[in-house]
Amino acid sequence: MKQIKVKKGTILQTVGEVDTKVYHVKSGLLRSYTIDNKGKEHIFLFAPEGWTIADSATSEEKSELFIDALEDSLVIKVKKNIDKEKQNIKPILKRVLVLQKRIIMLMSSSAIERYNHFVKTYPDIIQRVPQKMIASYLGITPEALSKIKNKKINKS
Amino acid sequence: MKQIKVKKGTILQTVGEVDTKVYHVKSGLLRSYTIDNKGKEHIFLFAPEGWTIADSATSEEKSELFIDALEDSLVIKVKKNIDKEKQNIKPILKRVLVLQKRIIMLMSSSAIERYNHFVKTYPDIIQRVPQKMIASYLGITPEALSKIKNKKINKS
DNA sequence: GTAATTTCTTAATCTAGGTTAATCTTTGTT
DNA sequence: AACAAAGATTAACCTAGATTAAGAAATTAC
Repeated sequence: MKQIKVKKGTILQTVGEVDTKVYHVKSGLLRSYTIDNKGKEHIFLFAPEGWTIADSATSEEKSELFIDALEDSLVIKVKKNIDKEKQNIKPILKRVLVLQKRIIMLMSSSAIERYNHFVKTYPDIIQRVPQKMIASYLGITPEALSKIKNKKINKS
Repeated sequence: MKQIKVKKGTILQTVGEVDTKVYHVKSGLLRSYTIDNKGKEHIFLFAPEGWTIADSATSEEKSELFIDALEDSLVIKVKKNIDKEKQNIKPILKRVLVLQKRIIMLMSSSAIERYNHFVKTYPDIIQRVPQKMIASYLGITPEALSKIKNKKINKS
């Protein structure tokens, strides 16, 4: 468990790795993402200050996600601790809840609704990452996001 | 922690409940689902024998999911145990991994791809629930699923 | 400070999947 | 067996968002 400095653009984890770590962000911004078989990138999670980011694979399984730094960051690298040891379950359950909400969102809401929800939930992240990454997180193309934002402006 | 018998159709949990339980399925089949603001039902998870099903809300939060029985079932009702107590983390981590895969699927794959993946991953469930529930799990309409299945047959 | 690269926007066209509605099939009930 | 109710299929039409492409704006690099 050690604190490390990472420069913007540094890749901390790639797909296929085993014995992946958990990263707790002290400052800066990390993200996790996949690249599908069509070569398209899909952002799974943004992790700003105070957040924890990791692939959910157990220590023996291969990771499915890349993790990299979107800003110069200070992160604590934690070894995965699968054993019954007194691990804190609360943050894990919180993560499950976030994923649960995300799935429900993806299944039941339109792109506009998902965008509005994102803006409300993570207002700071909007300022810090390019639009195309927001689009990637929402599961739409940058072009579609551009269209949506325009409609919003004209409506109000 | 007690074993209970539930008849097909029994609702074990509704949206908005607090202090929800965890259900471990000994036999039969449960599911969790939401109803969105347009009145549409979205299946979140199927839980056949050996699976565990629950809302991810902590004991103080309101649940976001309904849980009911799709078949006569035998389930063990477990109290949620948020405290540091020696709770087994492995099944929770496994659930996180399933959710992670589901999100990646929803973002990067077409309905046909998601259907094929579902068939491969849960072949037994296909036989046990109506098509419209598979569609609901996949995030598409029953009509679209019907179309997809037809294309598959004609191709082979 | 200018070139080079990346990002954002706009517009035209295309397509997967949604909607509606009618018909057919299966399952359940008395 | 006969009816009712629930589920599945088909077809015509519609729409949200994808794709392609080209230009404008913003960042980054030298």
